[in-house]
Amino acid sequence: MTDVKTPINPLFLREEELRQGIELLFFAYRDFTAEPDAILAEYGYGRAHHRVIYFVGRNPGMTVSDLLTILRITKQSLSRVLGQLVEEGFITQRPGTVDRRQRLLELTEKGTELERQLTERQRARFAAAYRDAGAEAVEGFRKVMLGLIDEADRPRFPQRGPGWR
Amino acid sequence: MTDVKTPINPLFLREEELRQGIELLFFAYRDFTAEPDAILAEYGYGRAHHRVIYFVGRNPGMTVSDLLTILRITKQSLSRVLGQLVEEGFITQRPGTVDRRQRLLELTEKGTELERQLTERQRARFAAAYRDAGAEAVEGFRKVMLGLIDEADRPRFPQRGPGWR
DNA sequence: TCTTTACGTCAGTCATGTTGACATATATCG
DNA sequence: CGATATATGTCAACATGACTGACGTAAAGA
Repeated sequence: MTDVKTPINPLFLREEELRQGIELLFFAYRDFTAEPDAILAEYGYGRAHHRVIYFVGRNPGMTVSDLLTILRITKQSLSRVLGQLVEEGFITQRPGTVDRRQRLLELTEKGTELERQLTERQRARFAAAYRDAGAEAVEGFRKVMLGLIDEADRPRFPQRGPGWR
Repeated sequence: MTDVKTPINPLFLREEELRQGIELLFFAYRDFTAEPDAILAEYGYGRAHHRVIYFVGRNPGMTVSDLLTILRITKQSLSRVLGQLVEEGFITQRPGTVDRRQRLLELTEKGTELERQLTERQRARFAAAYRDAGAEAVEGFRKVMLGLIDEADRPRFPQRGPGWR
């Protein structure tokens, strides 16, 4: 059977390929978030808290505005989540030196520890997927994912120059 | 500067690569869902409705159990969403022929139309990303994404044999 | 017949998003 | 300096979509 040349409708193939992409994204995101969600639940937190902790950990000293731009939620939504994290000692705020209206955000030691615990599982998932797929596949993954992201946010992922790999 | 051999810490590179993966997934999912969300809001629906409509459209005649397994939510959560879609004429239920306890789900014509409208934007996004990235990158994307998905669900994405491409 | 399965429903709770209005401190511009 | 804009926060009300727990019905299967 494997040798039989089946008549192929290229439009059907394309449709199938696109739908598989949609589903890959759905399933990957579903499974990618499940493990941290379980940990967060122990703290009485949710996915929103993880996002805040993640991005503050990644960009120490970032402003509230920066965070709002990344998360694309309202300041009221962020406020509740961020307020809890500050109150419970995971994040600190300090006024900006150049613009004192700003509150620069940073993880505390406790926050760093939680961030590590949460993101560890996700890093492990990526590490396994990257390892199994190989370097070339990772480059392709990166290209396609960048193409899915709104153009405005692509510069967040700088080109890897000759120093890379 | 480009020729300068900078001392590279491979552990740092790996960490950076993994974090970029995490962020690519976050941003891609954020942008991938934004457009359909806006359309859904016009109907008073949310993302949960889209997921139901999508998977029923993709697997006509699927059971409620099938859907629960895919979505990984409780039957109570699904019930509300599915109930609305049935009531408002987007989905039909008919008893299974072999097992009459089952309710086999299908899109109505109206449901098919909404599905098309919603998924169209997402297909377009993938089509553009695939086109810009090239066939080889798409294959890499597929490999990495499959590696991110729980093993149990990987068989949902059958290998493309010699008939493909 | 008894048990399990597929599906549904009622009731309550929580996390996370929204809009709208208003407040305060600081920066910036004319 | 005074007016205006910006960064941030807060209160209130509401919607969505998840959850748990309990209970119910019809059909399948041992």
